[in-house]
Amino acid sequence: MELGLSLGDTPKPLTFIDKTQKMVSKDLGFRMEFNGRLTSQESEEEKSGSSDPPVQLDLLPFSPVQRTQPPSQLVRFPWLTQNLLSGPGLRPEEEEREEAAGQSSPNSTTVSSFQMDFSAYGSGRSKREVEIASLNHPEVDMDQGGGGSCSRTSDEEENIGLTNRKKLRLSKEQSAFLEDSFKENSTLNPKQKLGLAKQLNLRPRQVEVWFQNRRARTKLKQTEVDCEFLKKFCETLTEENRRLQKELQELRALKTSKPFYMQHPATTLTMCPSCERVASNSATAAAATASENTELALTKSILCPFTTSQSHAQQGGQ
DNA sequence: CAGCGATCAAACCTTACATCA
DNA sequence: ATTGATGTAAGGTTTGATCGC
Repeated sequence: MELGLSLGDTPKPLTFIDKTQKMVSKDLGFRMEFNGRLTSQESEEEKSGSSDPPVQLDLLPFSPVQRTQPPSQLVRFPWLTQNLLSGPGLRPEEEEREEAAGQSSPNSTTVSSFQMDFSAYGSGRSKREVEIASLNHPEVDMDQGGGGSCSRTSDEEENIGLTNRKKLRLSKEQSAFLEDSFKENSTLNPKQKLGLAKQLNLRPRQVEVWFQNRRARTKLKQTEVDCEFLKKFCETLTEENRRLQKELQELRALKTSKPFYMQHPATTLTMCPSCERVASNSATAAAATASENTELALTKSILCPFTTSQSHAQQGGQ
C-alpha cells in the first residue's frame, strides 16, 4: 500500500521512499527504520492479497468537506463510530480533567470529523488497528493524573477494564505525520506540541513522548552508524600500518645487504674538496641518492654549489 | 520544567513446526 | 506420499510509556 500525505496543497505522490535511497548518514537511522515499516506492511498486504489503491491522505485540518461529509469508510467500521461516539469513553473525572486542561474530549460530540478521519483513514488498516486507535483517548491521562499506572487504585483498574489497558499504537497516518514534523523540527515548542496534538487527536504528552523517543532512537541509530564508520576507519588504518611496517622491513633488509658507506646519505659526502665546506644542499644530496650511485658521488665529489659562486672563489682566494 | 538515558512491556513480526484436506 | 493452506508457539523487534536524574 502506498500512503500519500498532503497538507492542503495539491496532493502529490509520496517521495520519501525514493529519498531513502539518497539518504545521508545523518538521516540513516530513522529513514531506514521507517522504510522497514513500510516494507513489512507491504508484505503483509501481499499476504492478504489486497489490491487497495494508493491512499492519498489530505491532512488539512477541519476542511469543510471533511466536516460536512463523514468519510464513507467510517460507516464500514461500526465498532469505530461506536467507540468514538459512545464507546468506553473517559470516566467523568477524566473528562473533567481534560476539559479543565483546555482539551476537548475526543469522545464528546464536539469531536471533529477530521479527528475521526485520522482514526479510520487508510485502507490498509486492520480492524484491530482501528480498534486500538479507538481506545486511544479513553485511556487515562496517566501523566497528568499524576503517578502513572502504578498509582492507579484497584477500583480504577476494574473500571478501565483489560481492553482499555491495551497499549496504544499510533496509526500509520499519525506516525507519518509525526515523522514529517520531526523531519522539519526534531524538537517542539509548546505551541507546536499543542497544535500537533490537536491535529492528530492525541494528547500533548503523547506527542511529547513520541518526539522524545524519536530523538533518542535517532541518536542511537546515528551512534551505531558512527561506530560502524569508526570501525571501518580503524580497519583501514590497521591495514595501512601493516603495509608500512612491511615496507619498512623490506627497506631495512635492503639496507643490510649493502656496504656500510652505502647506508649513509649522500649529504655527508658532499664536501667541497677545495674549501672543505660541507654543502648541505639537499639538491645535491638528492641527486646523489636519486642516481643510486652514491659511490660515484663519493669519488667524483658532487660539485659543490660554492665552487660556482663568486663568494666561494673569493673565499678560496683568501 | 523540559530533555535525556535507561528501562519496561504491549503489540507486532518472523520463523519453524504440526496438522489436515 | 506429496503438497498447499492454516494454526500456533517461541523468540526477536518495534515502539509507546514511565522513571529518575
